[in-house]
Amino acid sequence: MTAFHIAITTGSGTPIYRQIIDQVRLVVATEALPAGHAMPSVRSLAEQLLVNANTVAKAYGELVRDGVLESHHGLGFFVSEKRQIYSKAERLRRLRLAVDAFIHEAVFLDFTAEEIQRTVDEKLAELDLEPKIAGEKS
Amino acid sequence: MTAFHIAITTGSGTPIYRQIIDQVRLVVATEALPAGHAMPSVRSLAEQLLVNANTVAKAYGELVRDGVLESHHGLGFFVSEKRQIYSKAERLRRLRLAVDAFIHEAVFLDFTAEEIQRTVDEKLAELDLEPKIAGEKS
Amino acid sequence: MTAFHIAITTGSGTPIYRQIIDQVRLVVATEALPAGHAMPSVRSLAEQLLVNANTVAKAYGELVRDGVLESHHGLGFFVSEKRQIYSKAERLRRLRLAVDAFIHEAVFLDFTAEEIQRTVDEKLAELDLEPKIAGEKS
Amino acid sequence: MTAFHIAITTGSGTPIYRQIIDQVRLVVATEALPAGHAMPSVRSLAEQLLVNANTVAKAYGELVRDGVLESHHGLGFFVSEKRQIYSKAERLRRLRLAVDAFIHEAVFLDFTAEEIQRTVDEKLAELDLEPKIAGEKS
DNA sequence: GTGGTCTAGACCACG
DNA sequence: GTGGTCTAGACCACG
Repeated sequence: MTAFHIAITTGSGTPIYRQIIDQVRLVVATEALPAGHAMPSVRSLAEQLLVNANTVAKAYGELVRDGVLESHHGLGFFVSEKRQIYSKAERLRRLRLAVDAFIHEAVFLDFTAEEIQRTVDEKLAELDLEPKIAGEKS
Repeated sequence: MTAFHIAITTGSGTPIYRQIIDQVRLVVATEALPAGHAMPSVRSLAEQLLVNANTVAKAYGELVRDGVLESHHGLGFFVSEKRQIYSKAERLRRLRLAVDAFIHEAVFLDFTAEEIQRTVDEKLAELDLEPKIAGEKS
Repeated sequence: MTAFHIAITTGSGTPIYRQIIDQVRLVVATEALPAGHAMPSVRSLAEQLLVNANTVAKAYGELVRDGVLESHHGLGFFVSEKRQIYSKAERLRRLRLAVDAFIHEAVFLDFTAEEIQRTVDEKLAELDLEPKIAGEKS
Repeated sequence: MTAFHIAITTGSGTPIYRQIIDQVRLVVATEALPAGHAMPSVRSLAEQLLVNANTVAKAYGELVRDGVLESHHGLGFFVSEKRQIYSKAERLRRLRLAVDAFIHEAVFLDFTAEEIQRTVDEKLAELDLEPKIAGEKS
């Protein structure tokens, strides 16, 4: 309940509320928090992260709009039933925005196409998104 | 003059000058353009791409500010001798942050590992250009 | 360009930012503002409505997330290409939330089922959502 | 005792006490329950609905605060003689605001007039209850 | 000039 | 206690 390990980096260019959103999504997904699980209150998370409560509220609010959390007035925020709220076209649009931003940054950092592909493959393997089919070599 | 193969897509949402920057960076990163190599002149590249010369100048200018190119008055633009603003470690750190953000968004959008890889490959193919520069006049 | 007639009522229970959202949606739809049409800047609309700029920014931000507007940094907000970003299931979920809230209020006001239905029918006729098929009587 | 037909749906997201309130209001609004008419006792309604007596007490309490019911110590709850907090004009004004908000949201979600009407009808049918109260013991 | 983020703090509603 | 809204004002990035 108390262990909500979110680390905020200031001055990284990534807004604090985005970092909160990303890490809450990740915690909910990887820790497999069940639907209905209580989130830390806005004020308590703000205290823990040493940021303003408005910033946490903004992050939670976007997580609600994305269908990750739901808010119950007077009670707090809770993990919501997993559901995909966007249309296929919208999901593709967002995937393209994300890949554009990523490739942009990678190219800016002077990585080659091969290096970029390898990094993506490694990250995917690390997340074990597609479990290996038994019988495939290593 | 025609040998610098940059593919411009209009109406894709990405500004033309950004497309030029990305593709110059990519070709420089892949060593197809070694340090000290001359770039096509602003006017010739603009003619080739059928865009305004100011657009190319803006792209070159930003590449100069980023340390990728150097401008030599009366001679033109050249691949910078001493570019490499970030240390290897810093580049890797930022690449990992970028790939994390991208993969998390893609997974959040319910795309599979195969779909993610395909999208990356397509984006890279779209940016890619012929790796050799032939007969560039100083 | 200057004529953006949005009326804010304070103390009505409806938050200001929601009133802005609803009225911008309405103006965009009924005035048929074309994609790419410029919106009043955050600061100018805030001045006009005598509200804080943050409140307008919040409203515009949600309109962006709903696909109604898009923001171009340094330039302002613009009407975006009309598109439906939500999945069928999500659209239904939102319709049910909306009908629940509406019926709730109507029942609270002691209107009967017949009165409620009549009001809905009148409003739909007023908007002329489904244009009459030629040959139907009046 | 069993004659007060209220349909409770669990797991619909709407709290039970709210469902009770809405349905009592509806039956009062449709004149099926005239002013001065006795309500089922808290305990009997709780038994009938298979819910906790506190839940019914909470619903009745709110209806008293809203001027719909009156509590007479030792006798029970009765439909209020002089309810009608809002003037006719005020009720209509608020109904119009509510229907506007609802229709705008539904249209924004790309539903047709038929779909909107059907949803309203379904919701009303879901709330509806048998219009007569038979043999209620004081 | 434009939007974007964040803070500090007030005040409200729900319970 | 909980979340929700709003203000005033600072500071940043894009152009």
